[in-house]
Amino acid sequence: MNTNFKMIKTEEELRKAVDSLNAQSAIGLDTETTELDPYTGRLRLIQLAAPDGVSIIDLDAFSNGGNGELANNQALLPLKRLLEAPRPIKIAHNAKFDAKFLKHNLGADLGGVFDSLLASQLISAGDIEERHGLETVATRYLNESVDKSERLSNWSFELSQAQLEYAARDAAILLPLREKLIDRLKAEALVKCALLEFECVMPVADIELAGFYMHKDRWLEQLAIVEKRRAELAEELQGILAEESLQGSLFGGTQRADINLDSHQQLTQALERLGIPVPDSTRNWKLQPLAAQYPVIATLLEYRTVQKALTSYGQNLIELINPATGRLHADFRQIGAPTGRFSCTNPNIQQVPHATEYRRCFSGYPTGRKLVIADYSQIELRILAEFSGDPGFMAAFNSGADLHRVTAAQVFNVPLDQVSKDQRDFAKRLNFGVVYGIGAQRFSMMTGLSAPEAENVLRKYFATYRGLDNYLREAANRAVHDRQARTASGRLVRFRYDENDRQQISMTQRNGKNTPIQGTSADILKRALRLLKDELSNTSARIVNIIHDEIVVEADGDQAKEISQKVERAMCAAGEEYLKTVPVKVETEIADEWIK
DNA sequence: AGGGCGAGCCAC
DNA sequence: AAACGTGGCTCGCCCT
Repeated sequence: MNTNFKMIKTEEELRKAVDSLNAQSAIGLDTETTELDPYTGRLRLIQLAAPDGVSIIDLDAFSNGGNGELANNQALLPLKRLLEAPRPIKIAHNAKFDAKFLKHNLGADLGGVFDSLLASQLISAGDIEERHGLETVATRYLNESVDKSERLSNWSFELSQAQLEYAARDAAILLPLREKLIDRLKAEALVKCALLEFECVMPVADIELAGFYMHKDRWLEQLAIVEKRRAELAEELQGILAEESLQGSLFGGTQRADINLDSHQQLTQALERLGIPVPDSTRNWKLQPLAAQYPVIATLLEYRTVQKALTSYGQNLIELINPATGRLHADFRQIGAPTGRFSCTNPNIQQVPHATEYRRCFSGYPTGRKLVIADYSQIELRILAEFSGDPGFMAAFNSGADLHRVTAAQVFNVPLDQVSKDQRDFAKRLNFGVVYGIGAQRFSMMTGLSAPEAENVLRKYFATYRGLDNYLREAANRAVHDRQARTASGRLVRFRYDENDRQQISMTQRNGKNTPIQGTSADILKRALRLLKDELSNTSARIVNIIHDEIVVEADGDQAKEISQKVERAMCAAGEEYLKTVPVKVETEIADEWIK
């Protein structure tokens, strides 16, 4: 590894450096910034590593102060072209971070990405114990230690020699690291999946830069209503549940010792004092059956709903609105789950309650901007149909019939047009349940059927869909035997279990059924993001949220119709790359607010 | 004080 | 015979 570096501070130096870098097949890329947020922080250094040394570009030398000037500085054009080109490949650890700053500051869309973080995650194959910081990954694959002590130092002013050496080393190490990671990706047959992930980096950076507009005042109004209701419910509950203190007050009455309504311990004790038979847990679905008999339980359940709304989706979200943009810029983890699904934090805008009171706070902005809301119709069940080749499932999808209705007709042995709402509802739960490897016990609890009835329905279900039964059995067995599973893109998930532990074995069986389905759904979404990037370039559209099988795009009102067609086209095309025998269906809507 | 963990509940 | 998968967030509780 060559950590020799030269500082680039003039147009001439930059041109020469870029000329030389352009001759490389791959270069290490790292940036140093004054903050973690591109809207409030400044891009200070760009380090580009080649075998003959590291070029450190000091952007303060190319700017007269303001951020906006960088993007217009003609001297940076060769650099911008280098970054955007598919070659040389840019190797970065968590490339999304650098990509956001490069886009915001230079207007450059990072092209030809190799992300050592994502590669490392893929190789770990879903082992959530393994860490993937550059330090850890470099040690794991190169036996080199990287000192990150300068990372959080101040990059705003004159830089020390130690800072520059750190900066150079971080970029230089990426070259040998990539070699090792490529070997491992090839050995594990993960190259195709890696390309899928790498091509997704820039779309995800774009989503985070775009942010999702949340109507602050509307949100606060909603919170005020909920807070008032919470106070009423809490008072009512304390009146019933609080203990009368033994100590009388000064004026003779008794004092009320309120309980903590959010403490399961105290709650259980209080309910027992009232003679209510408390189940083994105070979970909502366990308490639900008691609500009719005991009004206090009904009140408690409403309190919980309201309390949850207030704590999880309350003031905190307002505080996450970016002062520079007025929008929520959530943090998406591209490989958030072992299956390849995204996860999302600060805030998690994948879990905003479905109720319109909340969803209506999310809209296009400014006025005139619309939301295009597009989601895959029953994508996981279509994947299951494709994998299993079950004729019944395939026929339902190919005919365009209502799958749940068809299932109900077959399982309950009634003509299609005589399926009751209850029967269709059962069938729906059944269809979704099998994707997770549901058992009779859980199904009976979910539906209220007796255990024998539930078993009977499941037996009938799998007798109807023999192909499904066979496929799922085999998937479960394979997972236990191979201790791994793969998705359609080849993504690998390893399972660890103790052969003597029945629970762990059945867990592995369920994972074996679910992982290929959930993971392939994630593959398809990621492919769609890549295709969408091309479709949406040179339009007013920006992706503002992704929720596993849904993409939310914001666009100018006069382009919304055209954009929605592009979104649908890209999503279908992505699905069809993986599903060859089952049709892919995408439902799109154009709306002012995030309401379908 | 602050971290870890489980319970509970939101999304898909 | 068969305990439905993946996350994040907040709380209480327990620990150091």
